[in-house]
Amino acid sequence: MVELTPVMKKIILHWGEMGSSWGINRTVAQIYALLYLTPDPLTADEISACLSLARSTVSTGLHELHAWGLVKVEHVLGDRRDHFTTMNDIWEIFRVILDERKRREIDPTLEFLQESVQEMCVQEADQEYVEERVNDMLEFFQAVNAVYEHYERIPTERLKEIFHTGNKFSSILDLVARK
Amino acid sequence: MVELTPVMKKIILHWGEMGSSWGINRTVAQIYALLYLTPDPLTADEISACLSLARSTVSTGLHELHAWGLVKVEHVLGDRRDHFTTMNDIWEIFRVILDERKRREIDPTLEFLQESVQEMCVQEADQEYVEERVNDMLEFFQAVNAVYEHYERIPTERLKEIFHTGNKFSSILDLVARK
DNA sequence: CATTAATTTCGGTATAATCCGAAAAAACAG
DNA sequence: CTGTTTTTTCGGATTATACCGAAATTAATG
Repeated sequence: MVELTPVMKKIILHWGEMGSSWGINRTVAQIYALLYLTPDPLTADEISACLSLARSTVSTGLHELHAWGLVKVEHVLGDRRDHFTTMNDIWEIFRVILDERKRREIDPTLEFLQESVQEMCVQEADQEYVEERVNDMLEFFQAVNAVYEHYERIPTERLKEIFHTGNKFSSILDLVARK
Repeated sequence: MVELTPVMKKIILHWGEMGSSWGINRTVAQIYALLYLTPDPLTADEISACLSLARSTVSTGLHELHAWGLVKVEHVLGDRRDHFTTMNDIWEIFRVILDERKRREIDPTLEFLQESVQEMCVQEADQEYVEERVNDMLEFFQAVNAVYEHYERIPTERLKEIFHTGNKFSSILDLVARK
């Protein structure tokens, strides 16, 4: 049985709260936190006991995490239960979360705005002002999208390096920031 | 009375949906979208009629938007009602939203992780593994925080320039990305 | 194939968020 | 001060979401 230290408990709870504001449901986030903090793979039953969650809730949660690519299933010889682990590199984790958020929030809006602009061109019924505002929005989302696509190409290891070797990234941003 | 074109309706609805996934409630986001698309200031009653929302819901929504600094109140001579407008620069808008999200999601977590690390040093009860994971998290959030603070200092106008003048920002990121 | 273990599905309940509308409060005019 | 317009507050209804637990399904063992 897995015993949680007070710090672990606090982190799991905090992570749960944060999760909800990131669009991940509380229990899923808690399951994730537990796996993140535990070196050895856990079975669904262990998770269930540890977090006082219904067995079925854990099952659904693990399923969701799996779909996100955030957990791996492992097997132990002589044990037919599934054992779950997670990537323990937090940079990778947030890359996955960012990806998902982009897919759900940026991409559809970008598509939608493009359609809207098209539609306005055809119909002519809309005021000039609206057209301007919508074009602004489209431009903005395209910019965000472009930044994301560039960030996406930087390997995680490289990102870490950039931050650790002094403030290379910071100084580059400074350079850009200054006129 | 304000008449909504089909495109405007669609945008307001879409914006409402997006809003919820950004942690802004649907109606508040809709009110915002309406103001964004409308050149002239609107009264709460007009908004209420336009979006088929209860007058009180509009009042609360406007209050919230005001707290975020996203709407301005204007007055018309001989009319004692409040008239509401919004900044119409979408870059500024998202700066405000990002600020808020950071304040609610990054800052508390950063603080929490710092406390956790402290606590673990004192108690010694936690496993080495947990300590490592928490340190990783802290490091990551510090990095995110640093990036944000640098971005924050770049004036909006400068940001726009960077994107519009070719792909200056992109090429800088490319530079960083390459070994 | 039958039995047991493990997992998933699903309907219902609890909880929380959203929104409404009546009533109170505030602001203004005469 | 009284009556009218505008805004806000607040309790409750509605809706959506999260979670549980029983039952069904799937997988493995002998």
